[in-house]
Amino acid sequence: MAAKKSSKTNITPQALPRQHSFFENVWDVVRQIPKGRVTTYGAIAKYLGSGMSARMVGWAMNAAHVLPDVPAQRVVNRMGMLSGKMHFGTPTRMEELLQKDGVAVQEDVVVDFAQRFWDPTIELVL
DNA sequence: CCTTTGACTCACT
DNA sequence: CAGTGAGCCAAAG
Repeated sequence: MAAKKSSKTNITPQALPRQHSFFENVWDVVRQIPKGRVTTYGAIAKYLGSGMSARMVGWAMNAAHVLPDVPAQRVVNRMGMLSGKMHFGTPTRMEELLQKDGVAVQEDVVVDFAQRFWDPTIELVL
C-alpha cells in the first residue's frame, strides 16, 4: 500500500459526489422530502447535528445540481421564501417546480409555509 | 496557502 | 418593534 498518488485529481466534484461528505447527508434528507412538502436549511442543518450551519446546506444545494434526485426547490429559507430561485437557471424555475409539486407560491414565498413545513428532525426521528 | 464568499439563522442592541 | 452583527463550516479564488 504505500503507493500513494501524488495527484489529487482522483475525483471530480462535479460528477462524483462522495458518500461521507456533509453534502451527501443533506441530499439524503432532501430526497426524502415528500411531494407537496417543503423544508428549511436550518431544519436540515439541525438534523445533521451541526448546529445551525444552514449556510453549508445552501452550498450542498449548489453541488446538488448534478443530482437528479435532489429536489432543491423544496428547500427554502426560514421565512419560506425561495431564496435560491436565482440559482435554478431561471428566476422562475424553482417556483414552477414547486407549483408542479402542488405547492402554492406567491411573490416568491410558499403559501401556508408553516403548514407545508416538513421537519426531518420530526419526520425522520426514526 | 490564506482570504473571501456563500441558496442562512439567531441574538442582541 | 426593528435593524445590525456575529456565528457557522466548507469550497472557490
